[in-house]
Amino acid sequence: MTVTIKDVSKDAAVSIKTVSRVINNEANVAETTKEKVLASVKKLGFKPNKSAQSLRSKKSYMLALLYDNPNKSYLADVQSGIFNACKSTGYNLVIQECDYKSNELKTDIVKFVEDFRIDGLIVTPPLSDMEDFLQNLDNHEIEYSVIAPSTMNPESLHVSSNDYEAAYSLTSEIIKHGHKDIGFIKGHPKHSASHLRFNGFVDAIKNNGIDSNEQWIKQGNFSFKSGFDAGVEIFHSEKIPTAIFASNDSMAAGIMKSAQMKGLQVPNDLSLAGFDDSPIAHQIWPALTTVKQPVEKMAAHAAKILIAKFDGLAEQTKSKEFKSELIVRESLKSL
Amino acid sequence: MTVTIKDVSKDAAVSIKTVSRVINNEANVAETTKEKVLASVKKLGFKPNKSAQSLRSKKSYMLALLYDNPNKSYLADVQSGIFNACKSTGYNLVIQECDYKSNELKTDIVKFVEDFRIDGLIVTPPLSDMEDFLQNLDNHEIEYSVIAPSTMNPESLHVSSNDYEAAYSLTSEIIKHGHKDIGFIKGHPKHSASHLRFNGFVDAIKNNGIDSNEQWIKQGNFSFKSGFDAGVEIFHSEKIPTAIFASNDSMAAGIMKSAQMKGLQVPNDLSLAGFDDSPIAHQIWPALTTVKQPVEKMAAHAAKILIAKFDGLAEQTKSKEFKSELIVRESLKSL
DNA sequence: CACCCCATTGATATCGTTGTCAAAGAACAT
DNA sequence: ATGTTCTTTGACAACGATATCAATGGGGTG
Repeated sequence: MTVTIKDVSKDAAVSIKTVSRVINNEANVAETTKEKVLASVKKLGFKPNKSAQSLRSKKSYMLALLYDNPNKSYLADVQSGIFNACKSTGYNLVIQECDYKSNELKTDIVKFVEDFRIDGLIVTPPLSDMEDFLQNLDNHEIEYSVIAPSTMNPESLHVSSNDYEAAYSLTSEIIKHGHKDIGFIKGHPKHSASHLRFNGFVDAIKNNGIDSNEQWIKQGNFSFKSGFDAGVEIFHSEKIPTAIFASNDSMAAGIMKSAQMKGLQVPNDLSLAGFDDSPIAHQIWPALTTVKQPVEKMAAHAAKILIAKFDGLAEQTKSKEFKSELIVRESLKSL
Repeated sequence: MTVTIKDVSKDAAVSIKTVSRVINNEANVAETTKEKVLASVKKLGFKPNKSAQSLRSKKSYMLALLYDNPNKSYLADVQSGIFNACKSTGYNLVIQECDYKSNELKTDIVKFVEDFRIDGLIVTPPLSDMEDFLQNLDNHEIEYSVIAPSTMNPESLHVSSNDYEAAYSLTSEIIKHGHKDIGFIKGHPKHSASHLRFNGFVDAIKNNGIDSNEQWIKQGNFSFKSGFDAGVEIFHSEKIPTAIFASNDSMAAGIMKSAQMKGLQVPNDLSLAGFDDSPIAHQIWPALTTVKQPVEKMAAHAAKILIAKFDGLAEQTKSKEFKSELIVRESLKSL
């Protein structure tokens, strides 16, 4: 029933090897032959059998996404990007949830890759920030592409975003609105993005001649609750800031809750900014001023460069930094 | 390097076919032989090569998840459930985004299944509610398992939740809090869950001798904006309800925004309830009273019964209804 | 013209499983 | 003892691609 390479070879009156050459874009096939074969492929609706290709070529055509991140919206975006990138290439994606704190993580993942014959990994934060983990992959000659790593090893494939600049410009925006008393909630300390965003904030207020108040700088972990707790603490201070910049939207939402419980109105009594533009950012009121990263595009690119490497097209697609977009909404008000 | 069935057959001193029989749990293998083979499998760490199995047996060991649902949290939960169910069975999952409004959907999906040699589909709302779509799958002898279908065809595999009962009991809970003026926001009309929830609501207020006010019953589509718009309309009425039950959390959040913009305090001036227990439900303030469905478990079960059918174990795992859980939070207050 | 080289093509082996079918032996009935 | 049936086992083909390596032929060189 299904069309095989044999049928195509008969129809095009060439050997199966030649058909194979054409569909794999190998060199040294005469232009006329190539056209003849492609015509037959189209005419018969031939699709190479993945299992047979995989068996013979010892590639699984499977990528795996490693993640340990409770943010479902982020995960969904990453997946969506990878799937889109895979669609045209014939690769598939498996999702592997990890525990970055586990001692066996390194060996578990190596075993996973070997058991399932995974061709390559796409590694997301915070795993992307664990250098010994990545080093271990190198040692086992496992291919991978990293999303938002802490150190940009020029050897390894990665995509990054301009967290520092985005945090800098968001902070500048807050300052432009007349704020001088600005709080900051740090993200999860194991995520490099946390430090980049904090550094962007610190540099922006410094360069604008503003003093930072240690009391208004709290450690969070990207969770709603950590934002809420930080808010409670801050609002206990004698003097409270006129604006707070939280390292992500969930924490900003947490702050908003603690503010509202304290009777503070956002943005009249307190301006607020988040990061990520997750769904919550516009589903709360007032909607959050935030930064939108092109997560889907980044993930797609991470997949593309990995696949390009398998296909020996490494030169075409390289590691890349993506630009984020500032989104100003009602939660930020001029003083 | 890798261990093959041949290595095992040598080690166990039997033919490769016998090893194959053992790893596939076929009948008519002597108990002693079986043990011998299993010992060798374990000793050598043999894992059957999926590509070879797939090539020879003409199964792809791939399931596909069909969805057309903007709710990322729902999608993430469904996926997570399916992945967990697949993990132990050797099946893999591909995700396929669909457009339920497309005219070519039916043929596109059949083509997709054939091109990728997908073994079976897991169909989510609203696709699960399109009977002609499912009928078309039947016609093409494509296997599938349906999550929350509108009509429970006893022939086909499905998992469902008790939307009607849950909506009934949530409404009863609102009434118990002393509310008599209750609004309702309907969900997307193409989702059967919308009607089930609405019917549960209607029956609950009827059985409690409460009149419904048509002005407070609005059509939404599960989106934040549709909830917001419905809220704006309702709050334009001469008399406004003391409580509103929205068919999902996003719309409830939309209502909350419109209420707050109107100067109405939740829950003092207005009680609010949602449905789904999505992340937003507890990330806004006040947190939403809602209903939590065991989405992940449902999806896992949908995958399990599908795989069981492939393996001829259809009797073991059957279609099933799951119970939802009422979660009462601050957005609901006694009058 | 003879030679070599390189681009192009094909015959056949091979990947690691499962399917087919037949053989061997045990168990049972006659 | 013989025939019949059933259980258990194995030899070998087959799945549909890619890899190897040799054959072919056109073009350039001396």
